[in-house]
Amino acid sequence: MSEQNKTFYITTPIYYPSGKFHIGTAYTTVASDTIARYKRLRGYDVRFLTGMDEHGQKIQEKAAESGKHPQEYVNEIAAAAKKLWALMDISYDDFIQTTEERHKATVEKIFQRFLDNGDIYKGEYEGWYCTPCESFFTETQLEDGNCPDCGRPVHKVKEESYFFNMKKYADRLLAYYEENPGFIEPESRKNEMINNFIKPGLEDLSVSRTSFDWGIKVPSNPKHVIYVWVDALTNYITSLGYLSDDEGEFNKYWPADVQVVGKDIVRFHTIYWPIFLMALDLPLPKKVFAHGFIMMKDGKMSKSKGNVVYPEMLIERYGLDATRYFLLRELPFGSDGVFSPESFVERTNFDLANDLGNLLNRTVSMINKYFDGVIPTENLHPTEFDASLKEQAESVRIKYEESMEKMQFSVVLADLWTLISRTNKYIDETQPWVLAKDEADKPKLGAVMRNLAESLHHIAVMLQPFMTTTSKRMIEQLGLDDRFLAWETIETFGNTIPANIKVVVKGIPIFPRLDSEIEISYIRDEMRGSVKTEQVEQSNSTNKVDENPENPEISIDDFLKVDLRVATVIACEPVPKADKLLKLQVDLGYEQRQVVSGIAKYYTVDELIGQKVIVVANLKPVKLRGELSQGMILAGEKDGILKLATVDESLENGAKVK
RNA sequence: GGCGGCCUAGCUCAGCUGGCUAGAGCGUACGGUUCAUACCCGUGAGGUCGGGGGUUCGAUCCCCUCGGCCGCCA
Repeated sequence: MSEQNKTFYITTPIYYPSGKFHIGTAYTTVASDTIARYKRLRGYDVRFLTGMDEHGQKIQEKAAESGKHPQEYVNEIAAAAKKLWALMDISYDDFIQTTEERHKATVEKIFQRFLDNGDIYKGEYEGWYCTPCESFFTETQLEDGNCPDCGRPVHKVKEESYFFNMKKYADRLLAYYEENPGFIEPESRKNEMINNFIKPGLEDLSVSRTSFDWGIKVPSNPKHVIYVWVDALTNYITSLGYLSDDEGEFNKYWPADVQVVGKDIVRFHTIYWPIFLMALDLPLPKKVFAHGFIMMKDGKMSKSKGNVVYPEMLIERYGLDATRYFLLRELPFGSDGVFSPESFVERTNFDLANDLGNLLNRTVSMINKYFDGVIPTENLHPTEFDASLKEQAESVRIKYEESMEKMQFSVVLADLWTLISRTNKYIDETQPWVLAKDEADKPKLGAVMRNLAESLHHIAVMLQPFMTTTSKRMIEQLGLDDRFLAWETIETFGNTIPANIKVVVKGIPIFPRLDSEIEISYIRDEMRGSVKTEQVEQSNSTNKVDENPENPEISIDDFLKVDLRVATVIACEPVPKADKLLKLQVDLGYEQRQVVSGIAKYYTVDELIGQKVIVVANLKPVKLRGELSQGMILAGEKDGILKLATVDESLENGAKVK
């Protein structure tokens, strides 16, 4: 394939700044990022766009509530979004905010062009307004003449409005669907669009409002604000400088290769957006891909259910790559998938720690043990095992390319893991520890080691788009450098690693195995919005789901519910069969208690005895590994190492911490 | 109510245009191994492929029907 200099333009939706981003938003962005990274790896000139949709009545109101100017409000949220994307290693090339001048200027021109060409006309918007819900409804949306959301009465409102004449383009749109079978994916979404909207006849779309003013004004009639979709959808071309002084990027990248959207906004991206483009006489995007949602066992994520997952929580505790891996492996792209603490911990343990991490670790260890760390270059006649491993590596690479084109991430990863399994099996078949006993078998042993390193090299390269740091860590442990992450280095199997490469002396496991019981409880607690700050947490807690969810953001009253006390550790011993747990007896001044804490890896028994610590004294007691834990000790984490929160020695046991 | 989709091992799911003894992961039973993060490897048990009917030499895959679940629309 000669793909040099080919461009690839991919976009996420622009997100609405209505609060903290949950895992779903992160999912859309991570999936898009994975495509972008893969295409770059394959030599494409990629442009990856994301951004924020910052106009509208709700934003105006929210800003007012917090006493801020809307611009200040949206800028703060945009900054938070950028921070999250940095944390998630999102490799976007442009981050557009619809309040930016470059966007506004072009939207004004686009709107004017629609007017000039007669695509937009002035009319009257008639609808029903529910004051408590602050929502507009059309006649047909009402239920028994009342608000479909709350059931309360609605009142009629009439407003002058501009309308976009959609009907005019319906036939052309259908023809485009016909001629471009891959335009809407999954295909079921296309059928929904055709059957529900296009066949029954498109309705003209109201594209302006006069009831609020946080938006882009219609240039020729400034009492009108350009309403959502013309403003929002066009970001995909305003970002490229369309109708600006410099249309270089626009000419280079448009039309987009893939526009990733959630299934809730398919209609806007596959009907209105293409029609706007047709009205501008521009080519349509090659593909709009609608992904599914991340569901929880009890349905959709919602704060009231207490089942919201925020990406930061997973990343901070389990690392970015484990989080990205879970999202891309567990959820079939295009369908809904389920998040559960159990599945997250299992994926991390089984796939990452046991299969992948351990494979790297055992390989590095053997190369050190048998060859002083130097990857051998023996080139014997391949055994049947060698041939089979090689064949698997090559067929996986081919399947990988195919599934990647279809954006079937979970399939790609499942296939990649068959190579990991095959490689683990290869070790079993070749029994290096037996070969090592006989000096005569040294060449055979060398060939085995080299094949293992080759296989891991292949895996590292293919993993890159998904797990941004794992590949690097693998390559480093193998003693290679970034040049070996190029796709071209795995086009053959068997001799991709040169001579005199020395692996690391002691490979640190790249994915530590998690204690499922503790971690499942931890995630559950986090989902319910337990009272913990970002840095201060410890892992023991109840694992029963109660019906008392709290909001992620807490008030001072909520905080005061937590009874934090100074205490001294008076006795300490390990918990049998749990290498992370210590059983502590603590003196709270007014009483003594037992607390089980997951700090065995960071503190010895002797270090702890006599330590002053901070204890959450009113935590519901729980049994961990059969041991009763009546509280929790506060500690902070840095780079995976836990440190106890310290207390001034002069504070007496039982003193309240606040 | 209209359109569309789904129902495959205990659990989560793969199975392209009908055709080898229906697959994977997890779980489970048993066994192997020690290089490794108590990891890894193998073997077995477990499915009348939602129920019924039809087309066909032959259907998990096509048609009809019934039941359950879901999506979009109204």
